[in-house]
Amino acid sequence: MSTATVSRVVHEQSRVRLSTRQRVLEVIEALGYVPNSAAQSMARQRKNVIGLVALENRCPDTDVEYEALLFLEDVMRGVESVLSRVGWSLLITVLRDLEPDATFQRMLRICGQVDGLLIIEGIIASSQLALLAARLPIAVIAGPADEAHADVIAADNEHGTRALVSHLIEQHGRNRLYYIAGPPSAPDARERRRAFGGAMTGYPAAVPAGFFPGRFATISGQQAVRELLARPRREMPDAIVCANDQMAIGAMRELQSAGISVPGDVAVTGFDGIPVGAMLTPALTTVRQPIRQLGGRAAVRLLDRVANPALPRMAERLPTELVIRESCGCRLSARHRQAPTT
Amino acid sequence: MSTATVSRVVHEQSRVRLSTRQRVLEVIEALGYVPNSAAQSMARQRKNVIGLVALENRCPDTDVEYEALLFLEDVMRGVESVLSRVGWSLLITVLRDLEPDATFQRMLRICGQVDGLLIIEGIIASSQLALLAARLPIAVIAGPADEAHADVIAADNEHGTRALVSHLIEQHGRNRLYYIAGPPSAPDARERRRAFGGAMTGYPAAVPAGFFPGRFATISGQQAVRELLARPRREMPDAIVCANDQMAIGAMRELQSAGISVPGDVAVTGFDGIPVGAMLTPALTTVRQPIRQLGGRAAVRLLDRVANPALPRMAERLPTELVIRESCGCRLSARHRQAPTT
DNA sequence: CTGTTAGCGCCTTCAA
DNA sequence: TTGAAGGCGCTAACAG
Repeated sequence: MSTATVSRVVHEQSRVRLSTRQRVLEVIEALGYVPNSAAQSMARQRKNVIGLVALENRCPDTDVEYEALLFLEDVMRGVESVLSRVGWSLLITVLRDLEPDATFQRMLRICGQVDGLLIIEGIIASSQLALLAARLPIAVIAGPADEAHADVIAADNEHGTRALVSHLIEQHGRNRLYYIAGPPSAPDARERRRAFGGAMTGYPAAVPAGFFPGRFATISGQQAVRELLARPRREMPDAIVCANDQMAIGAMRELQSAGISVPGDVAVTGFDGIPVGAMLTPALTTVRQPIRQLGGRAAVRLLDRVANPALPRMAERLPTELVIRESCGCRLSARHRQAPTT
Repeated sequence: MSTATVSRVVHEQSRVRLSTRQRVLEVIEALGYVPNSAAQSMARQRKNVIGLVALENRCPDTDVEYEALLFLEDVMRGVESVLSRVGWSLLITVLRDLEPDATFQRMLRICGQVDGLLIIEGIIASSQLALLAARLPIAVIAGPADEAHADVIAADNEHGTRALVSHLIEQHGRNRLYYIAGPPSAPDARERRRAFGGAMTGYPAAVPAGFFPGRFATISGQQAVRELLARPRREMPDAIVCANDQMAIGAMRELQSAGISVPGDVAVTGFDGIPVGAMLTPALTTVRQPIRQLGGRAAVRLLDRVANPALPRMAERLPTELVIRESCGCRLSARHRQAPTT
């Protein structure tokens, strides 16, 4: 019995006599044979593995930050569910060292282990990305839409932010909006901030009441509010729009412990739609982005490109959704509170 | 220049003239050479990859369950940080189909791709585990301590549960304790339930007020409370101990929306120490288990065993910690509420 | 239908 | 200190 025949049986090819196939299967079972994936990869010149690279989000002044936690896992599940359908595997890397050079070396090494690379956020500079992209297909999740060297799958930050601002101004008559931004290094954060500015220009009666350079961490929200509290009372905004839910949570806590009512005195809104938002008091009004689908679509796109590297570059936007709860000033029914929108 | 020399340079071996090494490095840089990991694996007979297998936790009557989410990601980070230190990679698989046979086939295939396997919870039967363990080193995270065929790394459920029960009874004088259990398929759930029973026997004055067969999901907590509310009022317990935080959250919500005060009328406690617990009103008293360290220790142990398969089987317990907040009846200072224990 | 054969890219002896 | 050569386990092309 030749190895070629076994290979044919394993790969369900049809050109094998039924009785032969039967016999091979039996022996495989008896011996507990499992193909060596390294040898397969080598022979087929394809590893059937996709890499996912994320950033460890440590904040110097807090503990591990849980916002990044949720994002990565959800993305990962989206990716994994697509890959497992076609029998591909997922290789995870969490980058910790922030020296750009070490990071790049690390990613280079990963390139030798996978057929395609998924990158969360703009971890590396576009020029370095180009170098990697020359080697294998790459898709960036939550990256900048103008990335020239890779496919980009991102949420519609613009639309979500605008819907939120409109809601605060039109439904609740708020007109002094303060913005707590995310780190400029995150494309998402930049987009949301720009969208906030753009939305405000559509309402001459409302004025931006300043902004705080946050870092997507809970503590950023707290710091922003502390700074606000130190200013003259008349400068206090009547709404605080945050670039993500984590910071909104921090801001809300800090306001409440200073005796300021949310949303009575100040409305607070987030962005992301993390589950805990629904459990807060008041429940957080936010913009939900479809994190898992982000991962899923990115995986689909990447697989397409692995199959056909000549595909034109593409930037895909997934819709976001305004999730109105209580922290904007709306009131939820008791029924609603009981089974919160998740 | 022979490939052997290049190989020596890449692997930092010393038997290369400095000038030669220099030249090789330059060419590598210029060509952007990256070693093919499949070929390396094949030649060295080692892949330098560890697999992590987890269960997708879908509940039929809810949406995706977020409790499992957090657990997986945290474990994963613990594992990844250990692996990356030694240059190994992490292959993630999330099992979705629950037919035991398909699951086993899937795991068999993974065995061909990795040097060692990390399994979260008792996903597969011990007999099947034995088959896999004969092929490669395996460690089970949060598995049963008596698993004969693999190393087990788990939290000290016993101690944590006992501390909790003692606190409720001794500090708060509660004496009708109701238990909401996790699924018997989870070793963790079984241990916690057994520990609850054991702890109660130490307090003859306190009585178990019944239990509910939950499934670690938020909805389980809600269902348990609904059932409780349907019973005569005098049967109501004065404390509800839950096998995890998710169910405690569900229970607390349901109690509150029925107008029952927590912890005034009924105390509620959880287990896990997920971050959201600190943000609830009242903040959740719980037992924290060191999830990330669970992953880290499991990875260390697995690497050890890969290096030396003859190592004796080991069951390691990581300490849990009672986190006293408000839902047990204790009161936190305002200061404390502001910067919650995370 | 089935067997034979020639690599896939790298590492590791062994020889020079 | 370097080069040459064999082989890791599998697949694919070709021959029978």
